Amino acid sequence: MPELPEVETVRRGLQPVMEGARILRVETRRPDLRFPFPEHFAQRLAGHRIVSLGRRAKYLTAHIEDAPVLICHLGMSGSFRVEADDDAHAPGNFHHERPKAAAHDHVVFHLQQAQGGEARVIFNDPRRFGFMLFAENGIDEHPMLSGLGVEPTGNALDGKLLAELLRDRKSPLKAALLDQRLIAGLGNIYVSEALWRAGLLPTRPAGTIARRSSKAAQSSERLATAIRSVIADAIEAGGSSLRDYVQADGSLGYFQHSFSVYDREGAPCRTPGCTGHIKRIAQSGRSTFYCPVCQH
DNA sequence: CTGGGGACCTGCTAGC
DNA sequence: TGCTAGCAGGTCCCCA
Repeated sequence: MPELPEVETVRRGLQPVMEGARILRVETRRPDLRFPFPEHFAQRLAGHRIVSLGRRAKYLTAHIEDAPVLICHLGMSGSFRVEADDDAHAPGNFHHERPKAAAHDHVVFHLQQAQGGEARVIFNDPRRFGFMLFAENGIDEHPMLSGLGVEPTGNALDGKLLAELLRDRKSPLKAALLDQRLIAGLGNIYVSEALWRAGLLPTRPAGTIARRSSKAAQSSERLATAIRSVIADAIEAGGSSLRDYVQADGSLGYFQHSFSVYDREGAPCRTPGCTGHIKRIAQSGRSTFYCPVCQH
């Protein structure tokens, strides 16, 4: 589920509830997610104020007064849900009941909000590929984050940098773009989407768009632009869906996209004038979608 | 160093 | 209807 844009959408959804709030109590409903929770996980958070929420690649970070940075990863199926005490007064809730715990609710943060009032932020993760860890010495020192590559947001990732990153690589473009040490935050969906926008075949050896020819320079420029625009558009789409979702049921992290190639096997290519149909292949055991006609 | 494959988990769907 | 195989948006680890 969550690639960079989804994680960013979750961050923006949690921000108004969590920033400035005091953590009253943390419940862990099992000893582990993908990894065991850190020693004294709940005790080290309880009583402290959340200063800010950040994001690095697909990792959420919570910066907390007098506590280590909390790192959260959503894995494949993780999501957050917000329950505010106002929910007890919502239409239809005549008995002021708290919403029931759902299956796979693994962590509950009980918060005293800056504006007054209490809220709960609940982490749900059926597959338990997600995790929560402390970065004792800051996020850049943490082994899971220290090796991450450039963010595809902002202007740092241009054609020149992308060409440097891909130069001499023999792996397919698909694999290179999934490598978090090069570009941090792309996942299986947005790699297919970006390569389609750039008109580049996922199977093409990555190094071939990084040679010192003007044609290669054009390709790396197009790909850098495609990556940045795909990510920016998805964050934008997440932002607009956020308004609806928070009101609806407090759940964050899932929203409807319209993908151009992902999960569109057999459907007509949407490149103007292109007569191709989307193909699906497996690369390193994972699905890749592309148009065999307009991607080269 | 690079690249590939398996492992970790549960839930949903297509197909018989 | 019920069962099963296959697939799912991530990452680590081991191996060549």
